[in-house]
Amino acid sequence: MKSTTIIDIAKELGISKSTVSRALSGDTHNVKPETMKIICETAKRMGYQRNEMAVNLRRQTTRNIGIIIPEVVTSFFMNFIQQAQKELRKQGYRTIIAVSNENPELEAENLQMLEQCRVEGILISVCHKNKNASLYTSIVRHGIPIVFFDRRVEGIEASVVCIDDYLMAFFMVERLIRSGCRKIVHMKGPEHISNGHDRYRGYRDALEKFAIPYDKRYVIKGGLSAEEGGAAIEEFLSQGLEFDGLFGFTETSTLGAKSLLQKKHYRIPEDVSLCCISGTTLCTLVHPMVTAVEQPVNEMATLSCQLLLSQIADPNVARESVILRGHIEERESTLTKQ
Amino acid sequence: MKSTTIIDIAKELGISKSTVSRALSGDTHNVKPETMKIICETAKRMGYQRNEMAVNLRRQTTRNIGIIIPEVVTSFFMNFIQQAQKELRKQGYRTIIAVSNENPELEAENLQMLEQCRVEGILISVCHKNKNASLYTSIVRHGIPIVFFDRRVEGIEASVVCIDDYLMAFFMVERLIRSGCRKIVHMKGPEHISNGHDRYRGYRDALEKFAIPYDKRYVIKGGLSAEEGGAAIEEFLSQGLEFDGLFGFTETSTLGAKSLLQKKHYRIPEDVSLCCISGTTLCTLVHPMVTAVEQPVNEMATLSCQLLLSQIADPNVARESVILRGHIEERESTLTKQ
DNA sequence: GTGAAAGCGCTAACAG
DNA sequence: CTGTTAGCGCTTTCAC
Repeated sequence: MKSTTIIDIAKELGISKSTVSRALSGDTHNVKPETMKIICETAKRMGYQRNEMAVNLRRQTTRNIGIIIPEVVTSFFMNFIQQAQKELRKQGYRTIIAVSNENPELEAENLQMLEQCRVEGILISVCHKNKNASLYTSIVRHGIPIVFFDRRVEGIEASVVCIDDYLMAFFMVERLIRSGCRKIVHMKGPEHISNGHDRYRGYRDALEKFAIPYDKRYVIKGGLSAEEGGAAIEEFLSQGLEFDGLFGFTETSTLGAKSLLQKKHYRIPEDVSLCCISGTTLCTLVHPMVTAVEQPVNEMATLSCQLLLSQIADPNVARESVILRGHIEERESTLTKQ
Repeated sequence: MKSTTIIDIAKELGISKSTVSRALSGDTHNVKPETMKIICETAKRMGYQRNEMAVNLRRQTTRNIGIIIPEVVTSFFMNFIQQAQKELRKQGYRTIIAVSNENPELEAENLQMLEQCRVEGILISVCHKNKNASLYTSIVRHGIPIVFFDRRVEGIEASVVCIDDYLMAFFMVERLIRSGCRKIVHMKGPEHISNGHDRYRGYRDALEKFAIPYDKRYVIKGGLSAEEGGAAIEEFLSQGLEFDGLFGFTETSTLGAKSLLQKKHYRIPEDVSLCCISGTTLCTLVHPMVTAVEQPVNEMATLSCQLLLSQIADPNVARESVILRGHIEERESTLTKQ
């Protein structure tokens, strides 16, 4: 039952454990090739698996990376995790995943847990633009690098990888306008999530670009969940305002709104056009009437990991802010032609 | 930067590190209350965080649990992970998550990776009924307990927690029949996933119960993805057969089928009724026209963790097979009245 | 090139 | 109740 150690191998071959250790960690410079060979062979034969814990204890590292995501409803974050894990495992890192459930207190708890697990770095998509800002700073000060992804925070000296939400929003709204919509509702995201504001700006600028007057009654709070989205559009309808298009904040809330509209016998492609920014192909597949652009989740994950690892390797490396453009081809939008 | 250890505390107080260790691990029986108190206080004051790696090395454990899920599209598995993580963390375990992507080879790779991470137990929802069976057995033989959840495997001496797919399927199809459907298509799941067969049996028995003749042309392969679901129903339609109801295998493939039908101008509640078994409330919220029963994912996760932990604590504990009944109330179905 | 020895932080006998 | 001691498995000086 007990697994074989370098001592077992050393005994088996009648040599010292130091040599075995050197050979097994690929130190070609200090081990004779033939010794090397025989050690590797017996190691394989005896089914040796090196004990990471002993290595980590000795080296004073954990090889743990923490990932905090805000929710698990959308597959965007799951895809991010999958890709990030793949990337990190390649470099010999384990991942500890935690979910904040859009709740800053839970997020703080998770961060403390990760610090206690002695993670060497953290990837986080925050649930609030500034509520835990001082905690982030304190962690970074403790020498644990953080990379923020998808959602930005204010005033932290850390790397950030996100998507050009402004451009994507502009593009989606532009598409609605070009397809004939003139009275477009925007179910705005919360101000405490960076993307909420960016997408709102995209909405406003697209309207302006096409000389459609902005009417603040058409901007409603859509929340994050399907329930909230449905409730939001229901309240809007109760005001008796006309509308022919809707640009939601999250995929989930947009689908919630769609569901409610259908219940009220709206036909989606004819009475009203819907769009949102989606983290998944599922949305467009399953809801062809809801237009969506896909977020480049894999690039985001890969890049976030790279930035984090480079910071772990060299704490003094420069912080970077990367804005991924997503899958919008430039010619598709007039925004870049301005 | 270097974190405080029990030795630092011992020196600070001029006592031995053993006493500190005992006190900090809550050994009230062997430490004088006042010593205890002062140790805990200085520990807190000095910001002591115990080094799990050293503990694990000493105790010869890792406190790692591996979880393997087949996919990340449905939120069912994400919810499972979230709940399981919560449960396991309470007991001081970390989780390592891997995704097999419905691919047995990838699953095997993941299992090996987990074994190398020296996990103390594995929770797995397999992607194939028997392809990796010998690997599962070998892992169990190595002393690493496995609990299978949601999808059963054949011939492994291990605990299993799953849902009564047969009953749920029976219930859903019965509901279609009672609402007037007579020609019900079943998009059957793959034979290599246990639930596929169970749900198919539920479909058949429900038809029989209501004396509706079984027509094998109405049972089609629906696959797992939205694309496959759409393609499957499209092929069915090309045969020119009439139908008024559909019972899908996965939520995703059912939604794919729904989407295709809508594209072909079917009105879902009137022309045809759809249903499936869903792992999430999202489905029913967002697609009110698709009836679905919800799987008890939290109970499943909690129970799976309990079974796993009890096996870790005592390797000789009896294996259990639990079938959760889900949220169907008995009086809702005639099945149990037979 | 290789070996001997120290030690990472902690726990668990064993003595007292 | 507390201290001493011996490691867990590994890396890494420092000798030879």
